[in-house]
Amino acid sequence: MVEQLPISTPLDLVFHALADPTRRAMLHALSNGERTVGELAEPFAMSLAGASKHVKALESAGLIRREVKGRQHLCRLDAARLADAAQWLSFYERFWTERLNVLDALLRQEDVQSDTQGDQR
Amino acid sequence: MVEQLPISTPLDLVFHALADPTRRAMLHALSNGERTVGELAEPFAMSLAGASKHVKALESAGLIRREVKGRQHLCRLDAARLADAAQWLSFYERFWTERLNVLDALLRQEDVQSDTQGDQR
DNA sequence: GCAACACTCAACCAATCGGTTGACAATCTA
DNA sequence: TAGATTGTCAACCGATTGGTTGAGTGTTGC
Repeated sequence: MVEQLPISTPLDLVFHALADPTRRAMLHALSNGERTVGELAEPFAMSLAGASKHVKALESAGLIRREVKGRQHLCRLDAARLADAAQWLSFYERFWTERLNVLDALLRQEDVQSDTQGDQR
Repeated sequence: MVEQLPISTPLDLVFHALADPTRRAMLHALSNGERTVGELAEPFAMSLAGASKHVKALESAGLIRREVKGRQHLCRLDAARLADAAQWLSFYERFWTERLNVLDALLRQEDVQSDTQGDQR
């Protein structure tokens, strides 16, 4: 059977948006409150139009919302899609906690061995 | 001040790898145990070489490890980088729980109002 | 030994990405 | 009203992506 994948899911857009360090930095800036497009662009060695494209990518991924206020566009974080991404990742949580548990168990076992028999290696 | 971003971080590679539904499906397959490249490729309407490229992308993002066993390449999940991505996302957790808390508070307030005064709208 | 198998690699292709510049639209302010 | 400010849009560019095919490399089993 051949798996039929959808053309482009919201999760595709979210992860793709997060794959760019400029956009991740913009999200981080927005974690401190609303910012205009100009303010979001300012830290980067990039034209305003270039930064505007990144903002648009974040917006169409649903990661930010924009409110046009006069000639300024005020952007604010919308974390719902981030929550979706986190939920997708949480499915795999058992795989890394599992590893940590194994490591923990090994360390404990070593402790017991050194307590009762000393380190024999 | 102009922000200086690194050329390509591990997080870039991880999020980029996760942005493709084929690769996410491959990871899901690997959550059920080791798979060969051929087994990973089988569900998709795609050449083996094409699927092999996806496996390579997952590998260079550090999401899977490969053990060459004769003519087969056995792949298994490596969740450490996924944990990194989850940790990056967890910074924003307060933004979605915050919203849920506000919603929760609003609902509780409505409950109290209907209890003490009836629904006045 | 040889054919089938499992897979990678290189070359190619169209589409997308991340960036630019220049023109434009809307808004604010002097 | 004129000019500065804020931002988008369209066109363009080179690099990358996701896919293909064809050839090549080991490995396995008859």
